[in-house]
Amino acid sequence: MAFDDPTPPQIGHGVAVLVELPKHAGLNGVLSYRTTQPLAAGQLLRVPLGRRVVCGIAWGDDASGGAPQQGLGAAPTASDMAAPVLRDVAEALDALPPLDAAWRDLVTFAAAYYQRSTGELALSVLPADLRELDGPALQRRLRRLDKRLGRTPPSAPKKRRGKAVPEDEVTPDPVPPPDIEPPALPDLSDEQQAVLDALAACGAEPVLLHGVTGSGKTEVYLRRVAAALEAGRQALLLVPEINLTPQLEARIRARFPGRVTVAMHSGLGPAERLQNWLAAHLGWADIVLGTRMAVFASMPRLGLIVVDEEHDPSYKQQEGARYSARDLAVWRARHQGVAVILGSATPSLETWHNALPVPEGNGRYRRLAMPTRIGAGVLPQVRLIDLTRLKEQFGAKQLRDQPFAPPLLAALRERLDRGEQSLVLLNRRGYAPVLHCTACGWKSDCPHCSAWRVFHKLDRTLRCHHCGHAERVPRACPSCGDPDIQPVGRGTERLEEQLAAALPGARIGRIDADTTRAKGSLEAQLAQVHDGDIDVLVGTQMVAKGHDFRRITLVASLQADAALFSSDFRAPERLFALLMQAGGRAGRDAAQAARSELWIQTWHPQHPLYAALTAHDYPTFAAGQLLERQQAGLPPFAHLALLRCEARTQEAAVAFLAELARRAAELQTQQPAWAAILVYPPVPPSVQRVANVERAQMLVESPSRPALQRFLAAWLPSFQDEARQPGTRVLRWAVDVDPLAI
DNA sequence: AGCACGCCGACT
DNA sequence: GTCGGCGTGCTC
Repeated sequence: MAFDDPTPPQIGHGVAVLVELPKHAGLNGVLSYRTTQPLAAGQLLRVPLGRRVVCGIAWGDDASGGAPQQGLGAAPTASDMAAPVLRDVAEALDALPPLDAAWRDLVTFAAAYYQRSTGELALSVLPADLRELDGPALQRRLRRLDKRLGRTPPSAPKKRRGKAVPEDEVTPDPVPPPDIEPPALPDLSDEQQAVLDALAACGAEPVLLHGVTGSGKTEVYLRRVAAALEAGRQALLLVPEINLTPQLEARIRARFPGRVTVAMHSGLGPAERLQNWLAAHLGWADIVLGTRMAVFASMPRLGLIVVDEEHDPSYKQQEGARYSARDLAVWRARHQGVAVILGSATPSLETWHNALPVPEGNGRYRRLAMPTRIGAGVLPQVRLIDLTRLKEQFGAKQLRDQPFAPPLLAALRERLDRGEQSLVLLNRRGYAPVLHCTACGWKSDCPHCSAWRVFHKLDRTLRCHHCGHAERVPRACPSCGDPDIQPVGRGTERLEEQLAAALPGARIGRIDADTTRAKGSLEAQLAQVHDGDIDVLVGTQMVAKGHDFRRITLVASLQADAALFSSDFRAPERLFALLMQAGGRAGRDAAQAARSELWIQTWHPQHPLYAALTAHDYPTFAAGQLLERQQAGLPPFAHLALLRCEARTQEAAVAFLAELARRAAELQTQQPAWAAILVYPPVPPSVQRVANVERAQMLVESPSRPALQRFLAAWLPSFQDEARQPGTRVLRWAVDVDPLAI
């Protein structure tokens, strides 16, 4: 510290400790404590904080030489001179090895990149139970884990509790190779073999594995996992959704008997979550399979990261620290010098751009392609139905009452007659998105949000999908009393009803967020489909992901067009991925592949997206999109950050962001390197009010990622307490770096 | 973020 | 007379 005030000499020495404090506490979550024994960086601790004792992480020696660290920019005051004495570390959880340097670097980077405090981020990615345990409780959990994994015979004394070792010399013992008969391996296609040869040769360079649905990407992953395990390393596999982990987990366990595989996702209970985390951290787990949170798993022997379906938006955390697990996976792999495979049939444009060679792309990743479906399966034939012609032919009313083109209906009937299954996609749940009074024009708006309440016919409710507000459907218009209130538009419930009317005798099923609310009900309903109890399945996009429906030979998408003209610049990319993925559901049985079809009803059949889809030509689609992005100054050619603000009034939210913008302009005049950064005026988001909270947002765009990073780091911290000043009626504000949607 | 302290309304 | 609303303020 700059003042040479005589701090009273202290026994022991200071240690910097990470605690769970948010950034607006002004301390980046680092506090100083006193300790009598040296503590390795990464060591888990219990430390007193206010009236509580909380979990902390030793973060190196105290840089300030024992004096408490002050908040950023805090002026020296009399209380500085008083130099409060540091409090003692309550306990070191030394039954656990410290979190290693690679892990600490990862959370340090992630916190800085996504503009959160290091303490908040580091602690929030540890299992909740771990943050609450003291030494004895931890010992009990460790014994339970020992028993579960059969690591030690019950009678044998443990010999793992070493004295604190200098942490970077900690090298956990690889698990002895399993002495269990390995299962027979499936034969590899030439394509798979070629990709595996290339992967074996390309070391730690990030790889995009661009493989169509059914080309056998998973087998490639498993071979690389096997290679990592044989080298004594751990493998980390990321998947987008919890739904997809049980299938893959079973396949991995069968493939690697004797190896330890653990799952990490939000569906696990707190106890199991801790056990699995401990198993990974101690190096006992060989394979970690999880959703985005698993990118932060502590893995001392990490040797491979796989990000399956890397384009999937679920990899972006949408609250708190808004990190991209895919991007962090690439950073982590690069930082640790391990291989990372990003797999997708429809890569994100960012990844695709990184994988294209210069000059089309930037050549940062190696691109490996698997364009062929295994077992001679061909991709489904794409059929476009021109709704404009249909309307001319049949009239608007007919179209509304029975929303299937006659040829599509005939195709559905044909499947029915042959005992095959069909999947109809509609990305809107409920019966109708809005109710409308024909007499006075009233619509079913939500009293708390700027959105319509959706009509759910089955439980006779009007429900707001934003705030959850639900009411019984009124018999008459609440505004004028007229009994003639009509559903407008169509959701999955209505589609189910219309299909039942159009296909008498067909067994119609529906899967969406409403039918799968109960735990395990998705699995049960999928099983029904697999067992052939359903002829036509209606669903939202949740059914398009990852599930194999071997007997489905027709997939239809009824209302895809919205994405073509959406203000969300990623909408076309998502639509293309969804339709490719949905089409991939069909015809995975070679015998049926020949007659499997993907039907799309559209008002714009000439749109280039559909042309590329018809040709199953992702590269052409991507090239077109990249050109548009470049012309519009959008990612991956520009880098974005989105500032969001919530307040009681729209004026307050906008005023707060405007003040931020004013300070940004000041900063930009001081620093020429930031002149190219654009700070757009604050605007309301598409849904401006949710649960009576007004929201505003402001876009920041920069041609250079490092410049954006430095700019945000200089700009935002000066605002940490702006929102708390009296008169600023701001509830919350936050920045979203690399937002998915603007 | 927690979790305090701190001043003003309807209950045992 | 207390329980409890959430408005400021601090945490080494």
